[in-house]
Amino acid sequence: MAEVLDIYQNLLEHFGKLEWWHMERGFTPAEFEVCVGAILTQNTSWSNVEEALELMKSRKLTSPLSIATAKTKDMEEAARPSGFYKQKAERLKMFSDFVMGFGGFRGFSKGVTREQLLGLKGIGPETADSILLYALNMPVFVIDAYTKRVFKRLGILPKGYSRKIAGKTMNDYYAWKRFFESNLPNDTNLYKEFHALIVELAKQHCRKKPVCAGCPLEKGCRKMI
DNA sequence: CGCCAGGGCCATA
DNA sequence: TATGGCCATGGC
Repeated sequence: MAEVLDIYQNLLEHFGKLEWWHMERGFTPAEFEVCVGAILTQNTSWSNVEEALELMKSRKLTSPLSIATAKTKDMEEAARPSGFYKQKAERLKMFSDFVMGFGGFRGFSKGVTREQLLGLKGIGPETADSILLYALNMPVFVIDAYTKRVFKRLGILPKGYSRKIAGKTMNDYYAWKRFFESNLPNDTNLYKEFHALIVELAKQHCRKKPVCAGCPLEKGCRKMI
């Protein structure tokens, strides 16, 4: 219980608050932009996503209605810098149409369930949880490739939910999710920061080494690791 | 030049 | 259930 929280506090002390989701580009509402970003960033660097978001803004593709009714070609051109642009254009349009089914983003945010999000093509567990956490402020922990990589290297694995197959340890999304949610206080803001801090740490370090030699956390990191 | 990025879908066994 | 191929642009 204490160990995972200690790592969060170390990271927070080192990097400070990151507050990813505070960036705004003129989407309406701002929370909708978070959803769009969550879809655009699938297996894609954030700098590429930013280019796509700017294009969308300049083309007035900044609301559920405008995206749902946009021409596929226009949406594809705007999404292009983020890669996988045909899929993502389709996913953004389907998601926006789904939001409009609630009468708009307000209704969507009040009524949508995790199961409904997962039912949409192109919305998997991580994207769904990112939307729930960062756009709808619900206390769900987001698991991504970085999270698993960093904590595996820390030697911290979800007990009872990991197994070895062909010499490789396989861990599924929900085992990790439950692990974090059961070892952390049920705090939406903490979940938001923690996930961002993990990504920040992973991007700067731990890339190809078994442990974080040279990690900016220095003593703290080595202690925790 | 190769590798990888804040995944997810689909066919296959 | 789980593995491999695929989607695609841009940075290093």
